[in-house]
Amino acid sequence: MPELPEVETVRQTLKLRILNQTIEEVGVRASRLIQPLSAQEFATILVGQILRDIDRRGKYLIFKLSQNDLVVHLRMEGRFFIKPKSADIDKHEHVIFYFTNNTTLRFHDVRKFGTFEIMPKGQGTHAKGIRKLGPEPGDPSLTADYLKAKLQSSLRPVKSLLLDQTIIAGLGNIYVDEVLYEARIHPTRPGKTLQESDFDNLCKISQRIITEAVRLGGTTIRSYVSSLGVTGRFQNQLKVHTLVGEPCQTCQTPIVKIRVGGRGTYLCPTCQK
DNA sequence: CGCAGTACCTGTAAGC
DNA sequence: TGCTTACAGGTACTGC
Repeated sequence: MPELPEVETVRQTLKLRILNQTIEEVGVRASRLIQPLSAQEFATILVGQILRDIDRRGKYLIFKLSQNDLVVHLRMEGRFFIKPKSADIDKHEHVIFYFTNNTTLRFHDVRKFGTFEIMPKGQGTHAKGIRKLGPEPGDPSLTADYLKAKLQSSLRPVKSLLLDQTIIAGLGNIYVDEVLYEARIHPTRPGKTLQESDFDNLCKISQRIITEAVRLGGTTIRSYVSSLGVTGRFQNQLKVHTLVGEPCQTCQTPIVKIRVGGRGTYLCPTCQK
């Protein structure tokens, strides 16, 4: 489920519910999510710690504990649920934090792609995946000049470049399609074919779309089970993603679906050149 | 170094 | 109805 707006929504929702809770026990039912630590090592470090805050960088959540930073990535399908301790454990709930107030935080992930990494206190932003992230939409350092420097010599499709988290952090498959539609840029165009005005547009449009998506609680598609904080409303704002065959809102041309860099990609073949 | 392809894992929907 | 295949909101690794 998670691109920046969905992860931000999860962060905000969790903060309202579990801040200042003390971890009494940790259950790990799929150790691949926490490797290279063992379940025992992972639990031993975390038990007794208090959740003081939750930060976010790109698509990563950083749980600020009393003695450590716990860095979590939801990958494709990771979700958090808060349930009473007595609730049955779902087969896809792979990591469970038991708090002293009889509630639990449960990480649910059908595909087991999610990751948990324990870092020294205050060092969450130095975790492996995080330290290489580029600026997020809206970050003052994400300027037209910055994008130009990163994209103008590349032969890669602009969609792949915008999905590259080391260039821009936070965009994923849905929002990149939406940004390129608004910018009227064809996703397969090599970075080096973009013009001055394209770089400027991509900065402004990515900021606008991400801000609006955060405001609406993110996008919920294909998720019939509503999960904590991620039953968003931005799906109603989508212009191309998932809308194959629907008329383009600008020119009525049917939206088409192609594959770019292995990812399903939606666009208007008339508006996007 | 840059890049394309593959791997990771499971469930669902579409195609035969 | 079954079986097979393609695909899913992401990233890391391999090998050219």
